[in-house]
This record gives sequence, C-alpha cells and structure tokens, in this order.
Amino acid sequence: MNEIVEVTQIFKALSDKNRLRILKILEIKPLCVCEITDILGLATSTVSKHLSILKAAHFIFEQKECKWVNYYLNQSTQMPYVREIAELTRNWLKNNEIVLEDQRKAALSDRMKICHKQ
Amino acid sequence: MNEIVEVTQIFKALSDKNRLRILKILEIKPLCVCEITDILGLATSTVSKHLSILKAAHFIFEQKECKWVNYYLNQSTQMPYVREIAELTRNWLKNNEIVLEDQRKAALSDRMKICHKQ
DNA sequence: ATTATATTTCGTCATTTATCGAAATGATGG
DNA sequence: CCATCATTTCGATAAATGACGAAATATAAT
Repeated sequence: MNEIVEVTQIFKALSDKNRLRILKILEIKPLCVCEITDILGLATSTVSKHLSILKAAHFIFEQKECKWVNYYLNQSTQMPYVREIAELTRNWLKNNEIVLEDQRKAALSDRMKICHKQ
Repeated sequence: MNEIVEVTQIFKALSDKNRLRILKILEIKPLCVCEITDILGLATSTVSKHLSILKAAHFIFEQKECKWVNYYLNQSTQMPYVREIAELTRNWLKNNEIVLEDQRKAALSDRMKICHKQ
C-alpha cells in the first residue's frame, strides 16, 4: 500500500466522532468491549467494528483477559505517524463536555456491574 | 457544531489521497485551480470540490488574481488544531514518489503554458 | 457586446461508511 | 457437555463521499 494511502487510513480512523470518543475514553484506563459499549450507547457490533478500525491503524491493541477482550492505547507503537498524531491529539478536546462525561463514566466503570456477573 | 465534530471535520479533510497531494503541492508554491488540476489529472470540478473542503477546514485560503483563483497554505491560521496538525504533517511523506513527482511538477508549473494563453 | 477562459455549482452515479440485528465464534462456569 | 456471556462476523440499509460532465457564474480579451 502506498504511503499516502497509509496516511489517509490513519486520518480516516480519526474521522469519526465515536472513534475519537473511544480514544479519549481509553486515556483513562483500558476497557473491555462491553464497558465501551455501555459508555457510548451503541450496538456491540458497531463498537467492535470501530475498535477493529482503530486497531488496524495501530492506535490501540487488544489483550484477552478471561472472557473479556481489553483494549489499550498503543502508546509505544512503532508506527511513527500514528505515535506523533496520537501524542498531539492527546492534548485535544480536554474541555469537551461529551469527552469529560465519557471519561467520568470510564473512571467509574465496573465490568462486573455491566456484564451480568457479580 | 460540537468540538468533537469540528475535529472529525479536520481529519476528514486529510482523509483523501488527492487532498493530501494538494497540500503537499502547495508547500512548493501557491497555485491556481488549473495548475493543480493539471498536476493531479482529475476533473476541474473534482479539484474545485477538494479545494473547498480544504478551505472549509482552514488548511488553505484563496486569493483572486486576474482571472485565476490562487490557493495558498494557511500557515498562519488562527485554528490551533489545524495549525498543529499542518505543522506535524508537513514533515510527513517527504520521500514518497508520488508526492515528489507532484512537487517537481509544481515547481515547474507555468499557468501560461497550461491555460491556453501565452 | 461577444467570445473565450477559469472556476464553481449542480445532478448523477458508484463506492464507502456507520449503523443495526442476527448468526457465528470463543471462552467460562456449572 | 451444556448453557451463558462476550465478542466478532455477516447481511441489510441509509447516508456520506468522490468522481464526472454539464450548466452556471465570473472575469478577461478582442
């Protein structure tokens, strides 16, 4: 794939409101799909698709933990463009109401409450 | 418009191969629509649309000169996010073949030759 | 004034994207 | 093993996007 197209893929990954929300949420702490789904209020399949796009662009990575799939910000990515833009945008949207509310929810998130198990 | 959506608009503007090519071309020098069209090899109306998207996102601005509309990189934009990302991506794609060829053409571009007038 | 040139706007079309729900997959716990 | 839960994949749909050519607009040249 041409490097120009690679760059467009990076920007496309950041071109969706809900994917930006996911990245800002994961700044708080790693979360599983059901926690992110609960915060965003979208269908699970939609969130899964967004996560796969962010993962393909190397903004996040996943790690299995029991029956959950946890997603982490990929802050040590070896992709220079991705790292640069992730560092830059980390300082963006710091006072946005939606982002702050999402992050508040993320901080309080407890998968045991969400996921029908004690 | 919510700030998150504003940010997605910035990234959407950068999510197209031909718009990235336009930004890299304008690094060399300001150009009119017909010169950019000649370099990209697209329909004039397509190029005009791309320019309007980049202008709406404040990456470029236009200035009339006789019968031409010249487009300039908006390096002194008052939009902080746009300026930051423009500065960052200015260092990207420096060795890309397509970009280098476009820039070579831009450097040699002469609207008098392209636009049916001596 | 009329014609020619440069650009934008409009209408159309094909492709991509975001979303959902349902079905499939994978892992856990009884 | 079977039932449950978490997640992904698939199929459908509506909306957005990028492309073109034609028409409209604006300016310049004759």
